[in-house]
Amino acid sequence: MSKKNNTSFGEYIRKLRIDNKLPLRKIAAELDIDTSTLSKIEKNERNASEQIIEGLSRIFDIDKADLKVRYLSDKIFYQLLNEEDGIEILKVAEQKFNYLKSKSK
Amino acid sequence: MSKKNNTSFGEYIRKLRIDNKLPLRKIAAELDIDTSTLSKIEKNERNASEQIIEGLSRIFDIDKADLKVRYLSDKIFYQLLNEEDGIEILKVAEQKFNYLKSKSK
DNA sequence: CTATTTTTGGACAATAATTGTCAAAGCAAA
DNA sequence: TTTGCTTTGACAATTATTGTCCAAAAATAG
Repeated sequence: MSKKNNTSFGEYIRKLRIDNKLPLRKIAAELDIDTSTLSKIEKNERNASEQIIEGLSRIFDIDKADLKVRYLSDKIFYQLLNEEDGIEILKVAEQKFNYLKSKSK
Repeated sequence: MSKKNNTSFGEYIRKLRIDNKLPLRKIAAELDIDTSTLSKIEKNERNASEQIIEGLSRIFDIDKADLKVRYLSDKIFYQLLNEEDGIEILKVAEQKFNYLKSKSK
């Protein structure tokens, strides 16, 4: 297993922030958003916009694409959490991508 | 390859309807929705509610769970269509489900 | 302990997205 | 053309999301 994916997006960026000993206030200011909004993002109660993901990747010097994968996979996970066939739904969606790829070649 | 997943949800139910030689009007009436709404659903321009999926599965006598998988996988597919890392996002989401399963055991 | 700082949660209006509905227009067959 | 089917755009009503502020709770420092 390569990367930890057992933490939510919010938990992940909160850990980054805590590890760097920075208060919400500072990061929020950098991102030009309200402290409470960032608090909610860290608790997965609000969406993170493209801009915010961009900003976070800059602030913590992490790959933006990776962060986005984290964010979106998390979002989709929660979206399907209460569905009976979550995993199958994901697999079928993946098939659609693969079909698309095979076509476009 | 077991099932065709190269058609969208809309295309799928439209095909069902056409094959059964039924007009939108009739199905829409059965589902208690406007004809134009059903037309849009068939063109993937409107969401299908739980009720509608339920109704469609009844009308065409197909498994409701299957239809729902079709619908939701399609939705997620479109949601990620313009993302660079669509497939990886799906895989990470899947990992989250698997992690969840391993935990709950 | 008190004082200070950080974090949280609720409230709110503003904005955006979705829904249900209707009517007009397009299309195709007879 | 007339008829029936389908598509499209429009619209208000509803619902969801956003940005913002504030006060209270929680954590931390002194």
